[in-house]
Amino acid sequence: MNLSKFRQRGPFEWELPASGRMRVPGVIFASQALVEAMDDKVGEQIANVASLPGIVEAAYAMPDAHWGYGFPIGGVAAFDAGEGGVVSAGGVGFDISCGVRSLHTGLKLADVEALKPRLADVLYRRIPAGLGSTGALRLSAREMDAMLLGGARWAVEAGFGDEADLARIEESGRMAGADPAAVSEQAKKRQRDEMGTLGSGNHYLEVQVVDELFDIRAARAYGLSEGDVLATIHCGSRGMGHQIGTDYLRAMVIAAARAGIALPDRELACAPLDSELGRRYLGAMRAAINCALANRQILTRLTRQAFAELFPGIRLPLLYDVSHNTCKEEWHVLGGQRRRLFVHRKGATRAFAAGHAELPAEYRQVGQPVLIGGSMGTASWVLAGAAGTGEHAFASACHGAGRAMSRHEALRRWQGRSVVDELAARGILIRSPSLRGVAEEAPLAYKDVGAVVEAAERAGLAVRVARLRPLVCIKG
DNA sequence: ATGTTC
Repeated sequence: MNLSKFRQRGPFEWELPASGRMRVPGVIFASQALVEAMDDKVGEQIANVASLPGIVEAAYAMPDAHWGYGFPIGGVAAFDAGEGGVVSAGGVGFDISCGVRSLHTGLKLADVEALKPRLADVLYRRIPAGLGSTGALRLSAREMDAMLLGGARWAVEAGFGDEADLARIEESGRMAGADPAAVSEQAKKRQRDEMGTLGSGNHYLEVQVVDELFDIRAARAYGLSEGDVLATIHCGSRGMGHQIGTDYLRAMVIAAARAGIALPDRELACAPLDSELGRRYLGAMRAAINCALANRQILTRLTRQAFAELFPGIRLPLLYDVSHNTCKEEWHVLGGQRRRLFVHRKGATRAFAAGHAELPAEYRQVGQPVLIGGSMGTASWVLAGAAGTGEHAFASACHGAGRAMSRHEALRRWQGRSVVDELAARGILIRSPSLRGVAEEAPLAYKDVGAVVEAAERAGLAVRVARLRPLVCIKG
């Protein structure tokens, strides 16, 4: 990134002052090395987002940011409905409510080390993975609507988990305001057979060990000790989210023109929050959030069954479940005023600071668990919402390592087979239906996740709690 | 991310 137009606010904060059509500045939270390595398109995209009607404070990019559809991935932007604010399908992304859920296994490294190959095989057999994969469930129209309204709560009531799971999920497992009638028949049809499936791309199920603790107090609150084994699921709303994104993007291109919104980029298509289309999109997007929460709940059940094959009687309670592709209505204080905002987080994790009323009581003293999925074969991280430093970017943090190159470039550089073999030699077992997918997800196709989370911490977005090392990865 | 181009 050419930084000549940027002003450095602090060692980990870079401001692109408002100019031209920008209504607010753009701000990137990153180290100098990370921001210099970012594509110039990230700067162009935050400038474009900053020009949208009703945006407040700034258009933000997290340290893992990279070029995306309209909005950068790793982007955060909040809008005020009372000031003509908009909602944008491209600001949420196509994989609506893609997110990360971590489960405690109660096992230690020594318990699983010798069983790793069997664990990998059992998980791979039970977890449907890959493009177009289908699950054991076939939802009727009535069940589909109940799922879209109920999210993980619907899944728990259908036998896919325990009541206790719900307290460890954002929104207590059920996003309010979902409108199944705003979801097209096509979107429902695509999802009918896909509940309880991992999908493809960067989605995975990983068995991990807590390698090192960085914040003992928060680790204790989260129930983490060195040597603990976790199971982590990274996936989203499958075909449904993608179809909703496609449907509404098309409608928003027309609606934006009709509302007289000049779009700097067609991919920023949006609708006023205070409009019929804006309300319908929010209803459909919230239904897709519930779809993703239900999907991760069903995958949790499959994961528990797989572990129980090797460890009879085992329980896998939730650590937490975060969604990192959403638009959520939240209250934030701006210039001393409490305001109701619609916060788009696209490849960005909500990161409530300590004391937030929506956090489970046992986490309230240390802040929200922020689950960071690393790239395949590299570390993942648990962070805590910005305790002590105050919230930034509407209480948001990074979501992963962030791609450092395109899938195309990764395919040119690596072969899936050798990536699998090299990771196996390091004790990391990969199981995937797609060697091509594995090549696209090669560890070096991503930024250094350690540098990303360090920048997130030093920018004040979140605090590092624990680093996790992968043992087994079921790759979609 | 994605029935990888209705």
